[in-house]
Amino acid sequence: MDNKHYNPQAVEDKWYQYWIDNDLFSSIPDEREPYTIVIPPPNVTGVLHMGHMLNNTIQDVLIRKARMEGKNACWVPGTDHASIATEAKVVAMLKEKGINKSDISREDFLKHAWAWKEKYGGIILEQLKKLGASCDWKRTRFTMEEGLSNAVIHVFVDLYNKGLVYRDTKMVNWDPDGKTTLSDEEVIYKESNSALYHVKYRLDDTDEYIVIATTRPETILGDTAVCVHPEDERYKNLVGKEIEVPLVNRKVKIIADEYVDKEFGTGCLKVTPAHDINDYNLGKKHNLDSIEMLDESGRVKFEGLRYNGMDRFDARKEVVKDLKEQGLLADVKNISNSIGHSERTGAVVESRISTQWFLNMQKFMERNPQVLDAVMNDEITFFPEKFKNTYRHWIENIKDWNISRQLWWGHRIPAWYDAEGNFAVAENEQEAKKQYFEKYGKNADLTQDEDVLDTWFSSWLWPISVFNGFEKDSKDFQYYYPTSDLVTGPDIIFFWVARMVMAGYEFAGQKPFKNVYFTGIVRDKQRRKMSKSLGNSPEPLELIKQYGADGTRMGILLSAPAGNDVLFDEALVEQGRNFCNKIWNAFKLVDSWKIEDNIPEEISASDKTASEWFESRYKHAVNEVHQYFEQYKLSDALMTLYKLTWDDFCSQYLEMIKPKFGSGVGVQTKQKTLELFSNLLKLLHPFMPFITEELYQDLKASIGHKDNELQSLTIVKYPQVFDSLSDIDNRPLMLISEIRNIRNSKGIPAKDALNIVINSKNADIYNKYKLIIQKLAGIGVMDFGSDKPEQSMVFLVDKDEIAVSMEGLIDTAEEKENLLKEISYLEGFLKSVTAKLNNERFVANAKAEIVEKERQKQSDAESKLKSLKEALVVLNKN
RNA sequence: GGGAGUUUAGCUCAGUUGGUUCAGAGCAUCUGCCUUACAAGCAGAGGGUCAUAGGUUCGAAUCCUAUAACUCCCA
Repeated sequence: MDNKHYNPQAVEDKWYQYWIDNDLFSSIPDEREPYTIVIPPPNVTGVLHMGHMLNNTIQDVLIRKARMEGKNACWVPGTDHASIATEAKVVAMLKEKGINKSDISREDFLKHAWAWKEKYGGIILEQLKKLGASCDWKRTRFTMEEGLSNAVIHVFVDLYNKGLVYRDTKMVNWDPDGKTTLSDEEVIYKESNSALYHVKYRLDDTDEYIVIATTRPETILGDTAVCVHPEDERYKNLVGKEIEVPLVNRKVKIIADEYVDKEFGTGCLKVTPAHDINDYNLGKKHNLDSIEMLDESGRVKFEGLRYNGMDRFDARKEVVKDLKEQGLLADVKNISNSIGHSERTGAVVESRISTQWFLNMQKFMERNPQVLDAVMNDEITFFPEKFKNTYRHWIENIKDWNISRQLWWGHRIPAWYDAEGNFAVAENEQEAKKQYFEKYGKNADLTQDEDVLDTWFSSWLWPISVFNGFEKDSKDFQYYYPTSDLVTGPDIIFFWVARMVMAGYEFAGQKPFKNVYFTGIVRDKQRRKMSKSLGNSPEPLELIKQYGADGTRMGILLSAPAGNDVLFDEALVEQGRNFCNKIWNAFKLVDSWKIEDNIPEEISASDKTASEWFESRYKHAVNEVHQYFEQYKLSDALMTLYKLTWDDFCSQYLEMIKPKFGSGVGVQTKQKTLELFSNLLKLLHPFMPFITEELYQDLKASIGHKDNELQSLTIVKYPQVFDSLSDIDNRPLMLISEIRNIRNSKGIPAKDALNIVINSKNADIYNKYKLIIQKLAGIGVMDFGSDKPEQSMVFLVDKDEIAVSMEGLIDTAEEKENLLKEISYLEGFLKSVTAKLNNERFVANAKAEIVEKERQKQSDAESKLKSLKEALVVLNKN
């Protein structure tokens, strides 16, 4: 068995189970300050991808730190029912079994859907546990469970009664694959290369043609006008005349409208009011007919033509072919235009006229101006701040939200209709009947709306509904709401973040969260988005298996500076694994040290110096970490701890106190070292929960302070900010580093002792570190004084001269050259500083302390020059 | 087309209110080491006209203007 390397697999599951068994993640309201995060609920259809890894690692770091700081930390997990995605999955599953959705009833379909959800819906949450996510699993919620569903229905009825929800027929976005409407936010525009077809339309009763330009020739079948700009000299005289639409031989009018861009295409636009939003508006304005020629699947619907039943893209090819044959295709040009795609199915979105439910956003904002204000004045703080702009822009240009979807999986719209289309809106059928009677003065057979609500219409309530905020006197809601931090991707700032803020103010009277941390989007090294189709996304669970959860967490955090996209690189995960290994080995070393009774006083004192040195570094690091946390710069906080642990603790401190082979350490030294070690584990625990718990459990018994009573590192007090920091004199370490440098450049092995003479006004500091200097730099005799030994090399530490005796090893000519180089650099430096100080305008304008600094630089440079010149003299004597 | 942002070492990024002991970190690279915790390691080193061109200032990576390239959001 390999005992040189840390093996994460041996410890991770054990500790996760331990945390769960001891109920360390669950939260109930008490007198402590709450710290709350609600998870962005992943789709029930989802499996863990790198985006989830990033997002949930960040949440876990935040919640674990808060928990250790003694707050009542509550991280609510759950999943989202994801109407379109789930319904598509279930339809596909049924198809495999030979069942068509259209052949079964709604009830049967939902039975299948629920069965599917029960079987697969929890996978992603189980995967989060592998990552170490410290959610309160007892609070796991699902957007379609009873309580949350009631909230959605209640909210719909409430908004309807307030006049904010309404039903109307207008042009909406249509997903022909999902066969449902979409909100504007669900349409993703992509730039693509298209063809612009120039088609000849014959002027009525003549042999003349005018040429229109279109990217969608198949919609010619639905043309009800041709439109030109009123100022366009080319067509001015034709306005009002009739023209013949090709293929269908329909006679339509030529109209004029300033909407037309004279420069684009031929300056002549065909108008299809049923299938394009701009044409729709033109149609309304000019009272045009509207001919629907595509069905809900995007197939041509036109009796009597051979295109009937053809898919829109096939029909386009055929139409073009026919136009060509009839000599009506004047030209084809390549252009680039942006085409809307369904966010869920990827299908090219159609514009379609239909009757849907909408939320009047303008009215909503008028009622709740805080939705914008709170973000703009940082009552809700965005990290990074730049998303405030994006947010404002959206709010200020907001359009009504289409909230109905032609699906079965979701919250069914609580509206009941009679045969004529009269309807009543209520939380249940009975109530609806009552309302219907009040409204229309009669009873009738009512049937419920077939459609469901947009999934986001339930997600926007998430921070309220997971705490039963729509129920009376919910203790949880009163205690946990508003939540503390929300961690999510900027891609759902409108879908979700903005709408949660809206719901927060409308239904809870206050904001849903205090801080929003937008993570970057996870990309590969070439900046491509990670996606299944590209195959460029690593399998998260594989990474965990290979590098350990701690290593994986560290890797993904290191690659995620706040607000930037995450360029994921497996090398960083490797770095994380290596770091775990370093920590594990450091523990192995310390643990192996035997206690020895008769430690010489000199060594004890030196060990104390070492721990003082490290503690100074430690305190600085702790304060830095807290600062980084405040700015949500988690990768910087982690890097600070990485360096503190690796460089300061392992490379310096442990080497300082490491006993000679075969010897032990004093009891104080060991105790102190374990204490320092445990502090590192505390600091690191939010980032790397597993290895830190493992080692903490091992060493807590030896520490002998009050943390001892605590069962788990997850609830040990996190190191807090130090009020006062003192800087430690770093000259001894600089000296060590210089000596090592000399050894390296001269090829002097560590075991060959070197003797040095130090010329300093502060001999004390070097004496204090004498043993450490001797050990780490391999120094034999360390003397003080201004006499330099023969054949010595001289360097400066700050202003102190250090002479290293180098008998037989020195290359005088080379040393001379080095000294001269340094002297000439310093002289140049001194010259520029002096010039600055001689500049009257500088002395007059600059702040006093800046001028003083320059004076200091001047005198330092002078004194250094003096030393170096003396060293040169000594060298010349050799 | 409108808006926002970015441009600093080979890569990914820090650089707070302008002050040359601030041009920095991690990784990568190079050199020398299997030194009894760790080669998943140790000790060192090299590497940048801070996108370009102007301007403000005693002083600019930092402020202003223009240009270029890239990214994102919106239509």
